[in-house]
This record gives sequence, structure tokens and C-alpha cells, in this order.
Amino acid sequence: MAVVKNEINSKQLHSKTLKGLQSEVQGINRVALSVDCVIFGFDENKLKVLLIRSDLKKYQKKFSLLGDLVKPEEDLEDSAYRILKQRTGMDDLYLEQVHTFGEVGRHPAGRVVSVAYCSLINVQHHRLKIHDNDLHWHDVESVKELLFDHKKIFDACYKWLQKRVQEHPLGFSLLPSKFSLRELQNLYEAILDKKLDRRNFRKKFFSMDFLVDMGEHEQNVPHRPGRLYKFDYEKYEKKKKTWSGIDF
Amino acid sequence: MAVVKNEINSKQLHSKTLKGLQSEVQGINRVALSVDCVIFGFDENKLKVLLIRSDLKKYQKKFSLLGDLVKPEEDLEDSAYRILKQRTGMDDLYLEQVHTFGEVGRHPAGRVVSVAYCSLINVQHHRLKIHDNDLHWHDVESVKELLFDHKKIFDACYKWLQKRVQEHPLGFSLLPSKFSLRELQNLYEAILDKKLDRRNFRKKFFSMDFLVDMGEHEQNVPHRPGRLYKFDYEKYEKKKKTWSGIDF
DNA sequence: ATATTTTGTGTACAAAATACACATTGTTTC
DNA sequence: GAAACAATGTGTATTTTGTACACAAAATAT
Repeated sequence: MAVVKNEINSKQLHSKTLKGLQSEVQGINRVALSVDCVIFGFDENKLKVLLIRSDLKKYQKKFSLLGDLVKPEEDLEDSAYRILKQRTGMDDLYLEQVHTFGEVGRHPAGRVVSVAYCSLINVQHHRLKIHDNDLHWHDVESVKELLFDHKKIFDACYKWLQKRVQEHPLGFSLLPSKFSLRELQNLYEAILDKKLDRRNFRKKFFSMDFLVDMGEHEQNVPHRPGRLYKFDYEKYEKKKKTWSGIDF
Repeated sequence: MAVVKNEINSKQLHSKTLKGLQSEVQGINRVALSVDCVIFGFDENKLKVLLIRSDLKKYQKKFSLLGDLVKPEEDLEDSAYRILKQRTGMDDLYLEQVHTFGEVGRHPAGRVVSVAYCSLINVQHHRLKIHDNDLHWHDVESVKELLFDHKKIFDACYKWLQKRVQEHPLGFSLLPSKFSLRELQNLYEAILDKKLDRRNFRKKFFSMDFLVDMGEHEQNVPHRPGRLYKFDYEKYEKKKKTWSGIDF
């Protein structure tokens, strides 16, 4: 458990005069705030994460997450969308805040507190819009060492994703809008890193009743083509309110 | 979905020279960072939250969460422990980060980004150590309007607690170390705001096998006294690693 | 046309959640 | 101290959910 400093003499933020508040807020008690995005993709049946190679020789050209400082007049979430737009060219990505990392020594340039966001992206769409030589998709299992504390941030987001995907239908953001059940299962197996029973998987998703049969089939597969489905977000939004359980 | 600003010309934080980084981190791109604590307690079979009345007349003496600015040389989590220590006199409380609130206009004194922490406290212990006239326990259902965006923060933490308590054994932090099963059930009913079946509740907790029978009984109750139990944290820590399910 | 690969489907079994009733223990009241 | 009261403590039947598992049908490749 952390050591408690400054036990006694600090007044409480919301109990000060407005003037006192303003001077504190504009005073020395400020820190740099950054947003770091863990952007997941799904390609060739593997879960991927988008990383950039650091320019800093000092840091041995390690890979790092995509991040930037939050601007003084910018909403936190807007910072994350700005980073996503810059790097992927897309502005309608799934995005959710995961955790804030605020240890004093986490960044070598000084005090930088970082808010981690998790984003999910359809790799096919992304490919068309972005070209950056230092930007690469990495298999999640091959991510070993990252810049600063980015491995810790990545691990937190990956665990978050594994849990979250079992409670909410995020995974569809990683797939094309039309997908086969095999693709969906491959996705879940990649995220959760375990094999699932095909028949039970299908039974579960059909019983949830959020998949719409598109009446089409896969093309150019070297075997019997599977049916294509899409996820019915509207139906989900309507139904989810009545649920109390943990599963979706 | 938020509007994306600054689409193009911002370089990426982790791709700059160290000097450039340092100047940015120490430069104008800084914000005030605060921690706000949502401190829950359980008393008279009701879930309570600890609030303080704001001194600021301008804000109509509304109640607010307990918070303060994060100091430049202070770990984020240490800030939260400092606030808890100041306000409750205790330094071994359950504490967990929940969410960071970073809208530009959320605080009238300027840009203040706030990290919300949730803490759970045994009200009996607390009573012995703190005396502050502006500090009060409020029934959670009676919390209507709070200072700034604190109601939003409170709501997020309350929902977080309701979900979290079904996956992890946090609730025990709200109870005395020895408690009856009726007390435990009252706690869960108060947090989840619904009635639970007594026999099934007991069955579930006994089957988890983390309750230790203290061989004692309740005192001074106007009816048949129930047995007293404690929660076996060690056993839980050992066992939980092997679990994959969502329930604890 | 034959072999190969993957899709698509149902059932039996096990485990977990739920609904539900009565005897027991201690306290309070008359 | 007898009777009424109030809460504890316990088990079983039912429903629901999860899991394990096999074979026919469709399309492709040779």
C-alpha cells in the first residue's frame, strides 16, 4: 500500500474560495497530461496492436503506443480521437477509456500523467487510408518490451479487452460489417487466446438474437462458403437495458 | 461522438527528441489534475457515501466529493490515499481507480482534469477517528445534486461498485471483520438495490468456501443471534488465480 | 467422380441458478 | 413461565445454462 504524504495541512480543493481555487489551478500544481491509445486490429486470424517506433535513439528505437499531450482547451476524449484520426485516418472508431497511469517517475521528460484509451479498428478499412513507415501492426503475443511503461499500459488494455468482450459486443468493430460465424469465432478465439466449441459458439450467438442473416455467402474461399451476418446494433441498444446479467 | 480537432499538424509525443519532449512537458501544455474520492460506507442497512459541504457561497453550499489537486511530486494513487487519510483518519482503506473526467468546462476555476477513485470504509472504525462538521454520510439514494460534475462522477462510481461487487469480494471492506450472514446479505441488497433469496445467498457464499466460522454469535440482538464469520483473504488470493469465470 | 475441407445442425449430460417451507433458537410480553 | 414473536438455519425439486460430442451436406480441388 502506498505511503501517505502530507497528512495534515492541505486544505481541500472544493472548500476553498473561488479566487484561491483559481490561483491553485493556474499555479504550480500542474502536470503534463497525455493520452495513449492501444489500437487493436484483427487480421489473418490474429489479434494485432498498432505500434510506432520511437525516434529517440536514446530509447533504442523501442516501439511505443500512439499518444500525445492533451491540449489545454481540448476534451480528454477529443485528444484520443485526434490521435486516432492522425494515425489511422478514421474518425468513427470504437473508443473507450481504460485507466490512468500517474506514477511520478513513469516518463523521463518529467511528470506526465497518461490516460490510456482502447480502440478497435477494422484493419481492412484502415489499410486504405494510412501509410506510415514507422507504424506497424504487431501480433499481441509478440509484444515484449515497449517504451517507458507502455507495456504495462498495453497489458492493462489487453486484459480489459478480454474481459469486456465477454460482456459487451465490441468485437464486431474489429470485423468487416459482413462476416461469417467462423470469422467471428476466430476473433473470439484470438482475443481470449483459447479454443471454443464451434456448435456451442453458434448456439450462443444465435440465441442472443443480434445477428442478421444477410442472405449472402463468403466469396473466394477454397471450401464451402459460410453465410454472412451483420450485427444489429439497434436491436442490441433496445434490448440491453432490460438485462441484468453479466453476459450480453 | 466527439468532434476531432487539430487533425494534421501535431507531432506525436513519443517520437520527439528528448529535449523537445522536455520543453513540451514543462511548457504550456499542462493542466491541473485532481483526485476525487467516492467513499462508500454501510450503516443501518443502508449504503452511504461521504460528502462534504462546499464552503463556496457561490455554489450554494452544495455537497461535493472529497478531492484535492495532485501534487507535482506525488503519485496519483498517493493523492487518493492522502485525501482518505485526511478525511477519515484511516490509511488502510480499500481504494481503486474508476475513471478520469476530462471535459474542458467541468470546473469553473479553469481546466481541471479529475481522476475518480472509489473507496470502501467500515463506518464503525471511521466514527472513532474523525470529527468534522461539514462532513456527512448520505444515503446513496438521496444524493441528488452535487457540486460541478460530481453527481456524474458519483453515478459512475456507484455503477462501478454494483458491477464490481458481483465479481470480486470488495464488500467485506464495508463490514466489521466479524459479521453475520444476514449483515452480509443486507449489504448486498443495499448495494444492488434488490432483494435476494436468503437460502440461495447462503448456499452461494458457503460454496465459495471463503467464509470462516468464528464460533461466535451476535450480541444484543432482539432475536436468535446469528453465527459470526470472517472473510479469508489469504484463501481467496490463493484460489482466485485458477479461476477463469466472471463470478468470484 | 472422388477426395478434401468446411459448413451446418441436435441431443444427452452436468452444472448452476432459482423457487420454495418448516423446525429451531433465543427474546419479549403478559 | 407460557405463549407469542422474530429471526436463524437447513434441503429438495425444477428450470436454466453450459458442455461435450458426430455426422450429413455443400462447395472446391484434383
